[in-house]
Amino acid sequence: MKDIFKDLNEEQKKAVECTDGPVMVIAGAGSGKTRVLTYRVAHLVQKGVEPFQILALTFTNRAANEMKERIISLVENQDAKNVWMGTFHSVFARLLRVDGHLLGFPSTFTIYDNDDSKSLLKTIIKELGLDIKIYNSSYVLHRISMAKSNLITAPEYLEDSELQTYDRHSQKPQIGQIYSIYQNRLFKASAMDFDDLLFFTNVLLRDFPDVLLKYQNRFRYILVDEYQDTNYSQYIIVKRLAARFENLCVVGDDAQSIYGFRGANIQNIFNFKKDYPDFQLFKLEQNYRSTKTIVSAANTVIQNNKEQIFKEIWTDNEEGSLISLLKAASDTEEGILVAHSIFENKMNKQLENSAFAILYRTNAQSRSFEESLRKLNIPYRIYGGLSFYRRKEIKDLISYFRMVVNPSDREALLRIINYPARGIGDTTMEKIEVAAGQQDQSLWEVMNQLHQNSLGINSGILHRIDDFITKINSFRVQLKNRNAFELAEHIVFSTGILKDLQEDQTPEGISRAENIQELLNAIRDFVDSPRPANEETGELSEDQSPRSLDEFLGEVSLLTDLEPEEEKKDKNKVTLMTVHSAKGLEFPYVYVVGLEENLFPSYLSMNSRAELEEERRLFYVAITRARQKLTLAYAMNRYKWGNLTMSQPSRFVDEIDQVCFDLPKKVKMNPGPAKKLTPMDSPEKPRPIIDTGDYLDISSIQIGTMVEHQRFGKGKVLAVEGAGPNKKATVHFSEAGNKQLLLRFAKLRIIE
DNA sequence: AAATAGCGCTTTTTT
DNA sequence: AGCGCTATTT
Repeated sequence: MKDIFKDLNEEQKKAVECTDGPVMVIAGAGSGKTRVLTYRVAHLVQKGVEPFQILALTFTNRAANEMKERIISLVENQDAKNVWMGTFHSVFARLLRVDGHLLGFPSTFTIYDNDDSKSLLKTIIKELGLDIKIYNSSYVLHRISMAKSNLITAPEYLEDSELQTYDRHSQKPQIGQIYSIYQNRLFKASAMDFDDLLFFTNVLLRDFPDVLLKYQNRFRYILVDEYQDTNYSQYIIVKRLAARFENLCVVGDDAQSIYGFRGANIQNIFNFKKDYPDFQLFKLEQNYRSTKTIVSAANTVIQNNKEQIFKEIWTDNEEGSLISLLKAASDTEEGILVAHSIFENKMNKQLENSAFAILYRTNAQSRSFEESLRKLNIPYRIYGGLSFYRRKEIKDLISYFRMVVNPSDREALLRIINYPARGIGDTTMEKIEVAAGQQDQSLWEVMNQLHQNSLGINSGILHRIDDFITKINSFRVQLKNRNAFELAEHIVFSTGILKDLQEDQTPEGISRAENIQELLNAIRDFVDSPRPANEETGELSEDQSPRSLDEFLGEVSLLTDLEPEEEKKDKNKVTLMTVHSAKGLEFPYVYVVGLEENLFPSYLSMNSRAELEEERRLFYVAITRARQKLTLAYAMNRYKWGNLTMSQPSRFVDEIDQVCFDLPKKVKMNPGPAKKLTPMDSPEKPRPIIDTGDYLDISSIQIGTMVEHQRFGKGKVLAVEGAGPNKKATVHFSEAGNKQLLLRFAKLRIIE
């Protein structure tokens, strides 16, 4: 057996050894927090605790994967992979798939992401006749999310005078009603949003004592990472699960709490003392990551916050180089200064690109750095922005998968009912929506009953709806006899999604087709990988059947990112990301940029001390990412929403002790003239309108007529339907494929 | 039905 | 500036 204690300092060792009873570890930045967590799990396994009796909850999938890998390499025991490790959401989604039927949810329930939630909210808001601009769907979702995170149901929301007063005050008194309808619709669609996963776990554990007991007995040892970022709902889940054995270890750092804006509650750290008076507290105060200069700068900054648990971070590391401050005239120049600095350091010190990170407050800031890095031929990778699974083409394909698994899924249905275009438009779907609302049924159910009640939809469209239903049902049949990859590939081809994307030969279009391919690759990997441990026993699955599409969907709906094959090969790139996404990471050279008042700290966080302190913690997180060298940058002028605005250096820069800084050398650099239009770029000439007057006489069209369209070129009429001004034709164009055209508008020419 | 032109709004983000 | 949604055009 490996002696795991030799890698730990005294305090870390104590935190690892103290396995029984409630434990809180307050771990400063760079103090080996992850190390303690992983070694603690390893120690438990070495002591003989069954891996499936250990539950380790993290905040991100990345953290979970990282920890899992480390533990497996640490414990020379393959059973270690049976430790229940994952995000709150993924672990409890799994639990709800097993026991959610007690609450009326099928095991195949769909998980709605924020886009799905917002689109559902939007229809509800419209149905209520409310102004979509006043009832902004993001805002409404945020309010509902806050309520759910605090375990407030819709009826409770409607009765809570404080919430009602608040909503009336902000001119949105109907949020409670929206919440109520929203919840109803989710249930009808057999769907849960992200907050529901935690909310309904709480309901399950509260109302079904035998279920609670089952999981209390299973999870004898519970560990929670990033405890400062948990919300009330998560706190209660943990409290319930740990109530029987109280072998609970939470690890966190109040100084790194940066998710208050979405409901994280630092109070959970203080509540710990009340809930478990006999708890053991360990403080990790030695920083192993950064130089003395960086640690001392971070300490002086965070001292400006009033609300914090006292601790003193120190380090044995060398003094290190001083902090540089780059003052730029403009955002463009800021990009140039940073890129040149990276180039210089890279050359002088022979460093890898991956040694550098540029951290900013908002995603929109990345552009000037991208441009300058590109000019110097320095490869970089931007994190954040739209993640893989939120891209349109991916969501479209996954919506087909979702329909196969759960046809009640309203949002999935609406996405794909007319994609690729099959001539079922908004008007038709509105009729179906109205009927569904009246009959309290899902859209799918209404569509399946159109033979009895056509809702005034004409026969051509009814036929196409039938085709759609038949298609989805044929996929459903194959769920059990084809593996996930085979079925997914079949769906991609038989729906014509790939064909549709391949018609678009713009760079964006090509990249979309590649993304579909990338998703198929991921599904192939999924099929080739073994099943996880059995939910009930924790033992490895004996089920040797191929992994199916519903299994894939169950795993994928909580993932945000997929690393494309090429990224896996070439990791030697400069990292560009927001400070938020940099939490938990470290880099030898870190550039924290855009340090201006109203940007960092953000103008939206200037109203209260609490918000400003969160910004300061964010800055604290930013500077403590650096191992060796920290560089700060700001611009005197910056383009904000299209116009140039002057700015002042951030107060956070002043909060760092002057002695930590490099001599402020004045760097002069010409950012170069902005790109001007050259005579060659003169605006495109307006296209002459071709009007031969020889357009199609609507009455003369019939199946087989050859026609020409201004944009689509030559084509053959396949079908005609409707009458008078609403007459429509389906035309097959040799270049553009099948199109439905309203003849009143489409300027077709007969080309017999 | 499908394409396009114009209007308005802009944090942070993971699940 | 840049994206998403609505209104308008074809």
